[in-house]
Amino acid sequence: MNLRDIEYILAAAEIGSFAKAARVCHISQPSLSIQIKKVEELLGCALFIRDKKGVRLSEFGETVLSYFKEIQDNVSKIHTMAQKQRSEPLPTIRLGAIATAAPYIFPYITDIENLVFEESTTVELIKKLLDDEIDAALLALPVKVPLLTSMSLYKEPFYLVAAQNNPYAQTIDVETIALPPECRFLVLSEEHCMGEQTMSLCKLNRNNNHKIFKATSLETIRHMVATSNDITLMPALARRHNDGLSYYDLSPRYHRDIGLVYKARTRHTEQIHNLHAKVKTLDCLSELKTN
Amino acid sequence: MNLRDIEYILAAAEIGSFAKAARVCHISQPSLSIQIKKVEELLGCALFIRDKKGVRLSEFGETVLSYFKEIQDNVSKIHTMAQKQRSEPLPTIRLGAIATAAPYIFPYITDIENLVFEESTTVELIKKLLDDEIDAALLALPVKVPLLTSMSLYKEPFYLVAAQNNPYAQTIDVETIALPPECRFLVLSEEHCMGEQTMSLCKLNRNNNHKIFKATSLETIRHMVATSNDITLMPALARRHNDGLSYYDLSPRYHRDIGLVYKARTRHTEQIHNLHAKVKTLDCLSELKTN
DNA sequence: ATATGATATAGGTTTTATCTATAATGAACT
DNA sequence: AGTTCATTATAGATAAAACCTATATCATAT
Repeated sequence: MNLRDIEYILAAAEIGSFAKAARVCHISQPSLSIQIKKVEELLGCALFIRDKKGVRLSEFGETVLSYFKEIQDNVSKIHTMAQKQRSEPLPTIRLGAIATAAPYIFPYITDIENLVFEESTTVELIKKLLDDEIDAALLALPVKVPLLTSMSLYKEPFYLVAAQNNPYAQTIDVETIALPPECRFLVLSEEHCMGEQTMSLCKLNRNNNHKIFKATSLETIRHMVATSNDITLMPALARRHNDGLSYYDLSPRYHRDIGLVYKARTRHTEQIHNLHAKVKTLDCLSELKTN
Repeated sequence: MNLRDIEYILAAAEIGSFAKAARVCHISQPSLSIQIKKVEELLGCALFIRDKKGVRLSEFGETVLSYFKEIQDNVSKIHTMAQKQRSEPLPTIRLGAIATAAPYIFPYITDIENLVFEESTTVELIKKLLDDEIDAALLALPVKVPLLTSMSLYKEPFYLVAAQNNPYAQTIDVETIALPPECRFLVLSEEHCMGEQTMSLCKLNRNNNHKIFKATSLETIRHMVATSNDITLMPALARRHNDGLSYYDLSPRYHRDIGLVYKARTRHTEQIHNLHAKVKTLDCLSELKTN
């Protein structure tokens, strides 16, 4: 039985004529007659009493009419809700990201409607998530904060980066990252998680004695590395081709997991899931897939 | 949108998997997926959020789920009512008829289920209708009795009937029905409406002086006419072919209207209408159609 | 008689639903 | 890391349903 059949039945019941009801329903009279007959055969009971001068509901038809009406009511309710949903503009999603991820992701998702961007530090972003000042954030996982949920996006290798003409580059052991004294280890300031991670990595490798220079932007560091014998660590997405720098892949030993973090009970779950799916399938991440 | 689609949606919503829901609905997974997608396209809103490990309702899907459920509830109510209706045996219809109609109609409708017959006089039948001892009756119209309704069935010509070898037959004027004294006018006793009608016809034609013989059965009269010089009046359906009698058609001047009479507010309207339609299309009445 | 308006039927066409086979992806398990 | 098993999506072909036009039948009104 089709919902359209119910329209036919209700029209015929109200009008008392198959021919006129067919006109109202914009179909031919035989079509309407046949469809109604099929419903009657399905039910095994006649809904209408046919007469050469018209039709009227049978006793059974009278008793089930209200059910048909209620079905139609619910159908129109569904359509009304759908229309409302369609016409309602998507709420704006405020997406934050750490500085070492934002420039490599944001440019590729500017086509998503009602999405605004914000770049900040992990600490700040988590605070804003909790204060409902942003709806989601691209952060390095894990983020173990009550009320916050995360979905992993990609596993990003770290590269050791040096100028191609850096004479010490070939001597660096990528396991220990033991640097000759002529090299400084340029890292981001510690408010950036990337800087923090790098610092802990240095400590882990007992490179405390390295000369360390703290910058606030990967791009600054990139330029400094290119024009010196200094080295740095960069996430994979920061890699440029033909930029005079050498990249040594430290993965899988050294990497970070970037994920989408959001408040568990947000009203925007659906949009955030869409965003997650969208980011996850970005071309620029095709090499960094995680399960 | 098909009602089956709603089953698909509800199954998928409950189970959380298109593949499993398809199995439950006895269709293939692609069919279910496509049907649901079509509903979503129709509504312009996604009902489900697809995931590689299954599906779940979208926010919109959640809000309209109850409407879909209510539709399905009403559908099953309709089916329940239909089943009840089907399994309920048709109530018995008690059909009466006057003696001059019963033998020509009853034999052709014995195939109707739950129909019982009764032959009596007009007065008796009307009394039984009013007392709910019968549900409908074949009577000569008009029947103007409060509470009773009638539907015409056929217009039945009267024939003047004489033996083929009756020497006076050719001399009878069918307008005046003036009989030679050698002929008697055989009529049914007056409790039969046919007898009554015939008697009034005689009076109308000032044939009071005719010799009149009252019988209680048309068949008795038929035989008496065949073996005498007497004549009689018969309704068209009583005519036999090759029975040695001559029939002179008195219509349209003399005829009777037979109809189906029943109590206006009976519970059996539908069955009585069916009966009416059935009788009206009997082959033996094909020459006697009325509008 | 004739025309009008009603439902039913028949035959052919178009639209819709369905199936099978396959792709693409993620999760779980060696 | 590869394999298997689960999932949904897609494509092409087939089956089923809906629909239309033309026509039949009947009742009614002119």
